[in-house]
Amino acid sequence: MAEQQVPTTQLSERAQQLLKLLVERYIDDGQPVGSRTLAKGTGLDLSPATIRNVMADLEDLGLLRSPHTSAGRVPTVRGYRLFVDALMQVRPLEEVAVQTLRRQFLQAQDTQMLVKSASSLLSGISHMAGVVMMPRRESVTLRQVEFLALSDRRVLAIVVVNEREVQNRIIHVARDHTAAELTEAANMLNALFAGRDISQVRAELLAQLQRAQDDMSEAMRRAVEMAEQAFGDDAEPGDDFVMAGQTNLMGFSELSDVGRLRQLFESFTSKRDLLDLFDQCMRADGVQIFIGQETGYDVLDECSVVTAPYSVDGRVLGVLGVIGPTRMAYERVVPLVDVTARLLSSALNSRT
Amino acid sequence: MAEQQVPTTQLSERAQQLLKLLVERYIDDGQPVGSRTLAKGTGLDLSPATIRNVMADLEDLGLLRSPHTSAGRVPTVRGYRLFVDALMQVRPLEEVAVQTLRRQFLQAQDTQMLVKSASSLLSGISHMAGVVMMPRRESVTLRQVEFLALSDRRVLAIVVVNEREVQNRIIHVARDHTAAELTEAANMLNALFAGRDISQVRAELLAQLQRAQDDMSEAMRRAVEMAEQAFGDDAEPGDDFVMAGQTNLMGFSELSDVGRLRQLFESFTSKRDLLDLFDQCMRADGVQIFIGQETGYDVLDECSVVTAPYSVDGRVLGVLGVIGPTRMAYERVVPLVDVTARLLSSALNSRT
DNA sequence: CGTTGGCACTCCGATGACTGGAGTGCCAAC
DNA sequence: GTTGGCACTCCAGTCATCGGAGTGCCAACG
Repeated sequence: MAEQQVPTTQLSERAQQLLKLLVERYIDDGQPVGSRTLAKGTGLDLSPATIRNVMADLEDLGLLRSPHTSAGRVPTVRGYRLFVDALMQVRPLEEVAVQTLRRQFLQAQDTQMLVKSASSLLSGISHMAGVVMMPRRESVTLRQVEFLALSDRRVLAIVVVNEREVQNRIIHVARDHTAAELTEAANMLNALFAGRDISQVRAELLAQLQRAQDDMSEAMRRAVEMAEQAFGDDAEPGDDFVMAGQTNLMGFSELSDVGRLRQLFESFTSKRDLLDLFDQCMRADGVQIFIGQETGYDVLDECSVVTAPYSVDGRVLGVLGVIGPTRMAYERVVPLVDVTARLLSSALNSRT
Repeated sequence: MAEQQVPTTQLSERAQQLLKLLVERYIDDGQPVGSRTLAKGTGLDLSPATIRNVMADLEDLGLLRSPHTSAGRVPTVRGYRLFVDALMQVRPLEEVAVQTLRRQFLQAQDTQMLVKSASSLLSGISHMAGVVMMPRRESVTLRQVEFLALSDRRVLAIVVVNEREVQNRIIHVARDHTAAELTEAANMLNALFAGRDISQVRAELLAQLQRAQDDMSEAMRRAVEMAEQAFGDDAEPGDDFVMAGQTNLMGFSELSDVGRLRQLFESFTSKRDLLDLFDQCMRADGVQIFIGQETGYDVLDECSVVTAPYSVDGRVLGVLGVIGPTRMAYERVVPLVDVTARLLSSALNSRT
């Protein structure tokens, strides 16, 4: 892992160009590339023999390898790495794709839909799998709370936060309350807490509860108790990212082994590995590429992940990306992920 | 399809018993069953030659077939059909599984969780894929509506229906309203419509809108207009069933072809075919089995689907089931699906 | 010194022959 | 009706063969 990097300066101009050509070629048709093939595809007028010498050098540097003695060469992880870092020239996303993205994002009604659109667009345009993390809401501002009596000592709590998000949960109370009592409790809480951050609210509630309960009114105590439940931890684990186009991955020959495929899909359903990986990307800004084992997760062997964070007001709220075989068209995926992240950011921005 | 059925009466006692043994054997280890193997496994003391004669008869009747000349025999769809209809003896679900089901259903907080539990339990216990349709809500009773002002001429409408379900949507209004105006509108609507069926409400709203608008107050007109949007069609297509354990299907050798697997998974994401199939099962009561092509959907070739409807107060609300390879242990899956449907029914019942 | 043609070598993958095993179908005998 | 026997079929695995593709190395050339 910690082997020395291969700076471009170590490589002759020609070696770089040949590596670039080889990677592009291999990405195109998935066959190991031989010296003859490469000799033809390049503008440089070189004989296969010369090319072979260069390729041998590149192999010594760990940028290429041959599957076996008499096959062509394929890029190693380091080869891909050098390619995406220094050689690849991204080509801008087709205008039509940009338009599609814009259009779909405009149509989305709420965050949920926006995220779904984003992931299915990522997968649709790239023909691979698209993933979008649900936006983290670091500041959750309480707007309003309402209580509604259900039967059996249960109360429906409706909590409105952040302009337009509604959470509702059922809480249990010691005895049935009248509608008036519930309204009163809600009014008290709204007066006290509306407009404030939910984590503050929680802290304050805890403090209230620990204080001697005698010096507050019956109604107040009731309200606090209900609020305690209503504002409880709202982490929704297992619903942390949205994925689309997994089935696209079944089309790739490098994933034709059903066992491997199964592991991959299981890691998608468990969501854990991917979330870990994506969390790491929150810090980096701009597109990030993980090639093969660079991801650090065995199940993602032979796969690459291209990610970009999206943000509102400069604060990163989440990460989106594309998952596909290592042999993917990076120069097209990178701008796709980049643009999608930007558009998603601005779509989230525009809605206050 | 419309060939004559094979009533059990056409078959000798012995032929039936042999068919049963063969199917069981084949389900067990997936290898075509030969006459010798079958001769040993049965209590009947018969020579392989005799068995061969019977098997030839069964093949003539279209209940068995040989993959090739010198392999054993495997059941055809009709063979399976006869097996599940007349020969199979279901063995009751293990008590431990029943307990697990009970426990999980008790823990579930809301319908959504209940359905998720059900599908993942189905898949977990059967080691195949579990599917549960979201319960149809035929009577949607309006309980309460609230409006909350957002910026930019948008209003958040919170609609509480059926005791504990909350829908919220954003509606657009001609001009910004004060909180008081919104509360007034909500109060009016609640007074008029609370406790009534949502489809009635919709119809009435339409009538109100078409009536000459002069004879109602400004406030009333506003309320009606907002309600019209708030109570709009609430079909949530694409979210109609919950599935778990798809990856289990990748373990079966009959689905080892990636292409087929892909089609299958794509039909899961599109949800259409399965929904069609499940809709058909709403009418039948009790467990229903579709074997191979009986499903009528090509993608489900080599697969069987075992379903059962679940209901509340005698009204069928949905269907659940298990999807797996044709070669599945029907005598264990059938009771599993049966019991799960019953337990889900009663779980839904118990929560008013 | 870099570049090139030539040549021996390696390895894969497809093809075909062969073989053992499993199972059938049929027939004659009980 | 049941059974043993026997010829036959077919699959699946093994092995040898062979052409193609590509390499590595070397000697020659500018």
